[in-house]
Amino acid sequence: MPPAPVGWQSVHAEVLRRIRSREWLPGALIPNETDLAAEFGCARATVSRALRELADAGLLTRRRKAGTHVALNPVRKATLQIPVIHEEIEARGGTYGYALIGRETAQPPLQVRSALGLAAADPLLHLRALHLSDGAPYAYEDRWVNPQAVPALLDVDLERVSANAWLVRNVPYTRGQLILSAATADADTAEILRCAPGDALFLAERTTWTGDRPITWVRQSYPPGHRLATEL
Amino acid sequence: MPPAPVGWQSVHAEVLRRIRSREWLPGALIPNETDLAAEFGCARATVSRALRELADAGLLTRRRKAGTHVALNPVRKATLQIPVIHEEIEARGGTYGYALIGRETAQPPLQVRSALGLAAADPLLHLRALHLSDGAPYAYEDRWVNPQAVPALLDVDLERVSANAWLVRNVPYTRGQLILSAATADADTAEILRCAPGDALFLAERTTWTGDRPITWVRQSYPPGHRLATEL
DNA sequence: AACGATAATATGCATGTACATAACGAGACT
DNA sequence: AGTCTCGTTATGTACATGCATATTATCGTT
Repeated sequence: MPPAPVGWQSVHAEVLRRIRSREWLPGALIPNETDLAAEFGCARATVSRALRELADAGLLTRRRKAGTHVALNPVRKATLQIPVIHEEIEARGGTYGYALIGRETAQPPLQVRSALGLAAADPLLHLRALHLSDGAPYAYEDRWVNPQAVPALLDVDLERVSANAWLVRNVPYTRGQLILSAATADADTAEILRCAPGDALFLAERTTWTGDRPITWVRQSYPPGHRLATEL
Repeated sequence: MPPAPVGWQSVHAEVLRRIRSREWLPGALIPNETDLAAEFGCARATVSRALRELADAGLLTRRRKAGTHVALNPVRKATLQIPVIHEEIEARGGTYGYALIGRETAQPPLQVRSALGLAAADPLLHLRALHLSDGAPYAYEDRWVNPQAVPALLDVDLERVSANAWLVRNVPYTRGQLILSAATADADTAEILRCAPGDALFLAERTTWTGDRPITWVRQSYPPGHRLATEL
């Protein structure tokens, strides 16, 4: 019987085990790729692949010539899934609904202007909408769109298609920022979300650009009880 | 002059450009690795590396034999940095402070028991602490530790070292969960964080295991104004 | 002692070849 | 028609080799 095949995944697993078991302490220099390849009986490229994955995950730090070290602070990186709300709701087994609350062209507040990096007070398209799950409010969306970057959006029937869904499908972005925070519900928002004024809302604010052209700023407010979960 | 070298990064960039420019539409099948390698004048492995990165980022979906498709919904993945609070504060230029508020052994509430997957009502070590930035409350930490998994923690002087820092350095975990949410401050928490009762707090709840042994459950509450930001 | 050129070294990347594996699809058989 | 098998095909992985590049260590000169 030939020896069990050594894949990069098995090297990955073994190195991970040594880190977790503290066989290799945080900060320690681990053997170089050539030596590990010899130890595991595989090619250097295989070891390299495994170590690269671990470095990407933040458990190792690698520098040319300096070698590979176990990360001092197991940099905890969590990858959040940021789904389109439509899919988020259906993934939970709910029926998605959508209602446009307001649509106007107006001057954005300072917060939006600065987030988008717009100096002049150009008017933007202001959209307010409600996402529903099984008829119940799921998230309130307050959005400002730069019509110069997305002129086609002006012709879309936003009563039927959410700006969210349309933008995701039709406007690629090259850069984006996400800010998560919490805030209390004001009277308007509380009424829309059918919660009490003063309730704690979970906020997700996204800003997106293509190149250096700002596309949209959006704040989604989730009623009390909403949770954003991820594995570490 | 020799032709410009074709690295996986340049292939990555060009494929990304074709996706963003909608030259390759969402859902479309893109040429196979061999053809792309011929087009770009590089080895198949180089194309493969580039496409793998894009698939990891969620922009492509790849299946053996079926080929590589542009993702229908550009799955937006955000990688959050979950720093140790100590470093988070110092990264902002603040001076870190820490105060232990309470330490006891007690039966955990149902929420903690179920999060940790503990059936029996074994007593856990209950720690409450405050993280400070320049003397001001930064985050309130409510933690339950399974002493069976971490007996050594009982001998640590938790007045001086935060359980957070000690655990990160001394107890590796194999699995963890992070839940972000919002809640209003109750009277106790408000007093500790020096905010008003009813203010919206940003909550981060973490649960960690080694193997199937639960280690700790912790909820960190951040006062109003706290933001968790990430690039997309 | 301070500084600068140079050699040594570990990772990073590209290539060609080979084989493994998953999945689609055509054709055979019931 | 249904379904089962098997060949085809595209991705996934492994390996040996070679060169590139960043960084450190060393040795020399001033």
